Amino acid sequence: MSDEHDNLAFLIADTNRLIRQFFQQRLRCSPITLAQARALFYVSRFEGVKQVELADALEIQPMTMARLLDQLCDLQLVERVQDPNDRRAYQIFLTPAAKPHLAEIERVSALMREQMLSTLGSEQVSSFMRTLIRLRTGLLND
Amino acid sequence: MSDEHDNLAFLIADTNRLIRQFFQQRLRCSPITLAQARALFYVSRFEGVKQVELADALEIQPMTMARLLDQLCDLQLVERVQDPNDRRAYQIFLTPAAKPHLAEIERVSALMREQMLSTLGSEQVSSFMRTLIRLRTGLLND
DNA sequence: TGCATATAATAAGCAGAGCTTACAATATAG
DNA sequence: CTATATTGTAAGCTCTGCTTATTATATGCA
Repeated sequence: MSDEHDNLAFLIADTNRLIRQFFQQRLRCSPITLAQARALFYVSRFEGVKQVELADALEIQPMTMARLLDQLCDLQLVERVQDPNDRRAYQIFLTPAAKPHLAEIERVSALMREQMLSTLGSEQVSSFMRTLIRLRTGLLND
Repeated sequence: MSDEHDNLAFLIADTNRLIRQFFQQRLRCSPITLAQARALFYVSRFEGVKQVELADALEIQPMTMARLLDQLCDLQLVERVQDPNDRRAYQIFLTPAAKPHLAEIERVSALMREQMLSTLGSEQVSSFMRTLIRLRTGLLND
């Protein structure tokens, strides 16, 4: 069992799966997935930007972002507005309906953080996050 | 961009995606996925156990494990042998062909570890892993 | 012994997250 | 004005994992 723990990749993959499960269980009221939540979260922080820019920020392909936005549009949490300066592009905005969902996401995030980090000191947590970011950066320059 | 870093869940999901990409790129010679590698890795450590036990060890559903073993059987890296004590069950064994693949997995793991952790001290790494395991445990008791 | 219940594996089918390739419409540089 | 680049999308694939039956076998119990 704890043999796995030699292997960082497996451990992260595993944790990721548990996070997704956790997230989906708590959020069954609002039918949003982790990836959608992440996209929505970014939209709320960069409202009005183009899809390409969003995709870039999330480091996913434009097509993947287009699909996520399709879903968020279907749920009427997000609007595509023609960019007045570029008729190819859309600007992405939140709808009023998005607010409670964002709050819900925040709530579940906090819950999860609580459940994961409750036994850790805040110093430990921030050190952990910093290390994780460095790992991630190491993988990015591929 | 760095706004995401407030959110541990998103950060881990993201890192996971990068790990999977890394893994698949380096391993294109042998057509094995991360999940298959993980299963194979476990089989090598618990050779002869039943599928249910493997599923349990990896904390995935028996059906998910059955599929993974189907794939590994197709690749002839693993064999299902009738359990002499229980005619419902199979015991899982490596084939001789598995060895080089396991070595390859080891190689790529080491490569990834190197690339992710090169800038970190070993003390930092083990502290990181310990914290990660605690997070994961926190999520497990759901 | 015989039956009810539990367990091992699997069939079938779905969902989530992401990718690639190809293409239309529009911008922009030369 | 033409060539090139960019925005968004259609179509379809992969990978990882799940749920809900079903079949075959074990096993506890009466």
